[in-house]
Amino acid sequence: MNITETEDLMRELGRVFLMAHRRIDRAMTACGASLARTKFLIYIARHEGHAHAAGIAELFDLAPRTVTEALDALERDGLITRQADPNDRRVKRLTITDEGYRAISATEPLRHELMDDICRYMTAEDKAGLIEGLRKMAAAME
Amino acid sequence: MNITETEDLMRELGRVFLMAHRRIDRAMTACGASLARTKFLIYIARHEGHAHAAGIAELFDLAPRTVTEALDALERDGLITRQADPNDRRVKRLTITDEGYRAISATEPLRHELMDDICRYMTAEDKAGLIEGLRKMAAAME
DNA sequence: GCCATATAATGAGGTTCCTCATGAATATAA
DNA sequence: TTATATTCATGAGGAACCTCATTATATGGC
Repeated sequence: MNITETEDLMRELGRVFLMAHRRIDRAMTACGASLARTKFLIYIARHEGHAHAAGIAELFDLAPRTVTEALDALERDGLITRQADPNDRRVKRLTITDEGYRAISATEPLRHELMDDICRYMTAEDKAGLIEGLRKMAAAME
Repeated sequence: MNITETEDLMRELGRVFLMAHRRIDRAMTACGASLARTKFLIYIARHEGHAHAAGIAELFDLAPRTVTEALDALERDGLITRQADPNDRRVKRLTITDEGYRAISATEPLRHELMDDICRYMTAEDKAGLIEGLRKMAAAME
């Protein structure tokens, strides 16, 4: 029935996402920076000099409070620094440290390797089909 | 290129899962019991009389500690009770209370409604294809 | 029967997310 | 120009996950 299929799909979606996320996150954490931290670092590196918390919250669809907290941890561990923005005294500018760059370069290749491994049984058409299906689900939620 | 497609797929998978999960979880929480709590309750209801923490950890692939903590919260809120098992004094038997049943019946229909809504643009073939693709990913991780 | 090993639950402590409330600074409108 | 609204970051507190260590109990090999 339709109901069962929907339920199977949702269950499978959760199961696969969680498996993949845990696998990648564990390996990366053991190697310098978790998935969550790495995505922040990459953003800050790309926006060199004018990255700020609100932009991260917006892009990754996170609550502002979540971002503040994650940045606290990154700053504590010496991967980023925060400075006051002279143009707008509400915002704090984020910059990545050498240690932060090291964390990115240590974990980036690993991340791709693991993603490729997870997708190793899939053809290009499989992937394209999957992406299309996922986009239909996303469309229903926007 | 292949690399980009893999990366797109993984990104889309995470985005869609998180969107769906948050949407369903928020609605259910507002209505009596979160997604995480409901799945525990359903398990306990189905295994009436001989549900225990290790079984939950096994089925949902969670760390035992996570289960203990979730059960603490369910017990605190009066949705379940824990009793010593006379046959094996290591285990605690779980039973669901009337309040627990109420939480399930309040949130179950809502959950299905939301899942159907999220899948509303997808045909049965779309869903089957998606499930198949997800299973290929799961297979690569087992 | 006794001991090594396995299993059940939990203590301690950490991460990544959330909501709701607050303080400070800026932008807008009357 | 003063009042109002918006935006930025964060305090307070909580949920759902994790690892590693610990205690109590069972169990299988000798």
